[in-house]
Amino acid sequence: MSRMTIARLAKAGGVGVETVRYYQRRGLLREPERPGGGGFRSYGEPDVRRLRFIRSAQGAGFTLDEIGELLELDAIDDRARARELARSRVAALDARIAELQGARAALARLADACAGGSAGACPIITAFEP
Amino acid sequence: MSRMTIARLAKAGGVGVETVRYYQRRGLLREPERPGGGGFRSYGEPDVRRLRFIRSAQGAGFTLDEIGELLELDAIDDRARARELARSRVAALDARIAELQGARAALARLADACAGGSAGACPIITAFEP
DNA sequence: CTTGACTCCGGACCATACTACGGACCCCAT
DNA sequence: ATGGGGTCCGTAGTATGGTCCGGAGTCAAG
Repeated sequence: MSRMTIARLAKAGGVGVETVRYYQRRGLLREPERPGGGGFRSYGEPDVRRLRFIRSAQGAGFTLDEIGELLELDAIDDRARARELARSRVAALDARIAELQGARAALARLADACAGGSAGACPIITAFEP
Repeated sequence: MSRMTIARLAKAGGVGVETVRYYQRRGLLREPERPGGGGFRSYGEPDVRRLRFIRSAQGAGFTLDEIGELLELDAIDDRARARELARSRVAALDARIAELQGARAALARLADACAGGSAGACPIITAFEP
């Protein structure tokens, strides 16, 4: 088996032990069995997958509350709501990606402008102006 | 002149009055004159530009502390540091944009999968798995 | 059966970025 | 000159997502 302690789970998910406990308190991770009654938590592969999902979803801009909803939707197979959430986040992501691309362009221009010796402009404050 | 009160500045920058005061406390916006000694703050166009810069830079993922540094760099014309900051943020933005694009793709796939009636998979938890 | 690393827990604390409060004060139009 | 809306201030509270604490308990190796 690949039963593991909290530290191994945390490591597998790229988070700290306290974060796992925190997610448990938030209800994002289930309370795992404790073989030997009352001992240490024991996790398996599904817990790793779930934890990794949480991190990915965070990367996608979901809040922990939203992620909690996603996990519930997954459990009860509410396809309509799942689709709705996914779609609205795709829209939000498109907007955010566009914003970041604009910022990237502005910063690349700025880095370029500030590259020359000390001649010419290196106008940080106006860098983002259209 | 286009002298304005705090509420007008806030509106021009798309923030609340309290936020302007907060930025002032953080040292991101200068303390404006108060005509008539001790009266109300009076702002001008440069303040609007500065405030808008702060919001744009936030959108680019800079923290308020980093934005404070940028504003200082602008004032003292430290081109080397400015370039360095801009470049490292471009790299960070590239990484973030790639992450968001990956998430976007995953969510689009998911929305699609959850679209069919109740047949087939709508696997939220595995949605982000490679 | 001792040691040492790991785990337990609740609650306090942190960082970031606001946002709200409330009583006093100011300014301008009527 | 008076009324009402905007502004003043410091301080406290909110939301999010952790992070740390300290003393006690547990597990596995030697």
